Formats: sequence, structure tokens, C-alpha cells
Amino acid sequence: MLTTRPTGTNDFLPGESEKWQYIEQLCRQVCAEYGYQEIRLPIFEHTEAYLRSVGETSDIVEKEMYSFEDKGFRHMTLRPEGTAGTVRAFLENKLYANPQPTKLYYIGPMFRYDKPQAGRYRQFNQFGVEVFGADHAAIDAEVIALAVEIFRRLGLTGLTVKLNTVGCAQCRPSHMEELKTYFRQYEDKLCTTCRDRLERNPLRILDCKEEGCKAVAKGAPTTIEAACDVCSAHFQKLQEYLDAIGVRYEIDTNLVRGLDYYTRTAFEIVIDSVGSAQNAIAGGGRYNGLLAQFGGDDLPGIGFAIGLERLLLTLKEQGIELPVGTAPAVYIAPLGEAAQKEAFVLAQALREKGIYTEKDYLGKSLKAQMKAADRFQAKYTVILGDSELEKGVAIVREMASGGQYEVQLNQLAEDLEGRLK
RNA sequence: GUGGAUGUGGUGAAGUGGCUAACACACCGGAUUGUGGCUCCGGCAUUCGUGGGUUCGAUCCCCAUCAUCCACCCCA
Repeated sequence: MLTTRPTGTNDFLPGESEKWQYIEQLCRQVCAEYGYQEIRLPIFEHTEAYLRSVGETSDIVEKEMYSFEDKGFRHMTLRPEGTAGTVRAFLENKLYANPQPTKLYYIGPMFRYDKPQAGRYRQFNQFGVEVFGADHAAIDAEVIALAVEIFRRLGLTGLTVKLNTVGCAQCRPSHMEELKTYFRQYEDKLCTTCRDRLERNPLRILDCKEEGCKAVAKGAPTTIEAACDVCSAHFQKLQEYLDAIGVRYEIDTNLVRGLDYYTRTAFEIVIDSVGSAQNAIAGGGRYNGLLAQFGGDDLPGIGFAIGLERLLLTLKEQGIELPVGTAPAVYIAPLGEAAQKEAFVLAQALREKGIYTEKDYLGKSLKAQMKAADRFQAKYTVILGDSELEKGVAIVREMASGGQYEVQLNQLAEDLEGRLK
């Protein structure tokens, strides 16, 4: 009990953590090139922030939130996604006073009380991007391009950008009514959850995977058909912009996002993987009106998030190796207590020069230390025994060739530094 | 929340109602005195997720529980 982690959480051990660092570094690099700046936010927010934004009828709010009451009886929730917190911070810190648009990114853990399975965890990590204050379709295209660029640099293949427009405050209400009217005719053919969705959120029926519902949904009026002129024009322009930079996409009229705040552009990046049913590796869309819901000015917004566990999973499936750390340049093998101290001093001197240095801490035999140096794949091993100490020298062995020579102790750090240049 | 599968040392795994629970890898130590990668030798599970039960006796049978994995659902 004391040695089991909570269900749905992960320990990322050495060997794995380097991969995370690599991916995070890549995300930061691409963001820097696209002009997105990092925002670091709390891990929990007021529960209302999610009720109001993600939507009370969404699965996330209805059954997946890690909510608790703090000692002051305030309702708190471990963030299930990044957009609500980013919007909150944008307004609270009055970033709207800066020249717009504001282009932000975040990276970190999210929490959802799901039943874990491949590519789905209760604590999982997302890299996400949010842009406020720009309504032009160019920014929609840029955001999609940014996600695709990250995947491209990783060498991923077989990904598809699925695109849809899901309506806005103008066209959604009438479309919802159309949908209700349409689906009511086939109510008996819908699954139980979809019957439930019919009145509350008929849009979601379009996304249902049940065969019966899928068949019915085929004939339903699509969001594209129902789109108002502004939405249509926006969607058209987005496609033109994506075409212009060669980002390929597929229009999926059934694509509906599970979070209620999306308007107009909705997209998802899926990967045809064999290993996992969780094939959506990134998802996002536009959310004009969300800032107003938080009580701010009615600035437009758009964003997406990448599920990093899924990204790692996909990389593994596609056999893409990420760097897992570097080998030490120097391994110091002391023999005896006097040498141990000398080795300690030498290690410090080398490290101060920026040289990755390993040493023995256990007083192992020379043989065992050589083995360790070999396992570390150290470039050089410094052997420091009593006879060397007496002469004020150390033996430096180049591991690959097996050649070795003596160096004066007081010149050792400089000597190694020179050789490693 | 629903359904399915699994749970033997650090890892991958064999195994059977009954004497000291295979094997491989990893790890540790050794093969003449202070030197790696190959080879050889030795060590490494009072114990088979946990708690009950059946039995003369259970890792192998039953029940419960916990955990993991997979699918549905949902989503990243």
C-alpha cells in the first residue's frame, strides 16, 4: 500500500524522463520560432472556472473532475484541461492591455478521473497553445501548423488533421433546433446515451460511435451546412491558408469537440496506430465568446493541446528513438581512502569545467570500477591508487583504445579538458 | 461507470495439490597479487499481489480484496 502509486498515475524514471525533456524542449523551441510565450499556471482552480467553460453537460464536468473543498470551504478542482486557467489568467492579469494578439503556451499535468487504459491516465501531461485577440483565420491555420510542425520534427508519420466548423452564437441555436427536429424522427434508433443527448446537446450525437447512431447521423444537417455566412467564410479562408502552406487536412463533418466552449473551427489530429484506441493525439479549436463568459471583454480565442503520453506512445510504436542521456566524459577510479578524497577534489575540478564526471562511491575494487566505467561508456578513466599518489600522478586510460598514460595530478584537469575539446 | 484478461525474484518468464520454486537477462563477487567489454565459476524468491477458506498439505482449487493491462465510453 505504501509502495503503490495512485491508479492512473505514472512514474517516469531515468531513461524515460530524458525523453520528456527532449519533447518539452522541442515544444519550447517551436513555440519560440512561432512567437508563443510560456505561461505557468496553478494546478488547481476554482471549480466554477470549469463548470462555466468546459460545460456542465460535458463528461469532464459530469464525472471526471478531481474536485475538493479546501479548508476555507472553497470548491477547487485539479485542472482537467488548460484553456480555462489560461483564460482566467489572461483576464486577471489584464494581458488584454498589451498589444494583441497574445500567443501563449503551457506544458504540464492535467487530471481527469477516467478509467485508465493505453494512452489514457488520470494524471497526464499536455502541451497546449492559446491565442487571444485574433479572429482572422490565419491564426487558426498557424495554430494547426504549429502542432503539425512539432510532429513533423519528431518524424511522425500517418497523421491526419481532421477539420470542422461547429457554429457560433449566430448559427448554433438554429442548428441545434434543426438537429433536435431531425433526430426526434429517429429517436428509437439512437442509443440510450444519445437519446439523453437529444435535448441537452444534440451536437454530440454526430460524434457517437454506435452503428445505429452513425447511420442516423449521416442524414443529419451538418454544422457546415448550417453555418452562417461569417462562419462559412472563416472556414473557407482557413482552408485556403492551410492549402497555402501545404498542411493537409480532411474535413470531418462529424467532428464535434467534447468541450462546450468551441465555436467555428474545431480540429483534431489523429494517428493511425494499431496499439491504442486513443488515436487523437491533439485537439483544439476556436472559442470566441469564452472570455466574455469569464466576465471579460469579448475577445476571440483559439487553442489546442497535445497529449504527451500519447505522443510518447506513438513515437514508440513508430520506432522513433529519442535521446536518452549522455555518457560521462571521465570516470574516476580511486583505490583507498586517501585516493578517494583526491578523486573527490578532482571530480569537482572537472565538473567546474563543465565536464561530466562520474566516480566510485562504494570503495569497489579496481576491476569493479573498470566495469562500471565501461558500463557508463566513459571516454576516459582516471586511475588513482597509492603508488600514483606517492608520485603525484594519475593514470589516464582511454577506454576505446585501451591506451593509458600518466599525468601530473596538478595538470590533470587541464589535460583532460584539452583532450575532450 | 460497464465488460474482459492477468498478477511467480530487478526484468522476461517455466512450473506442479506434497521433498531445498526451473531457466535466461540484469545485478553483486571471484578466476595469483591494482585495470573494462569475451569466457568460466559462485551468490541473489524462508516464497509465488494481499486476506480468508477447502485440504493431512496449496504458488497451483474456491471466495474476497487490491493492483495492472485491454476494450466500451470519453478525450489529449
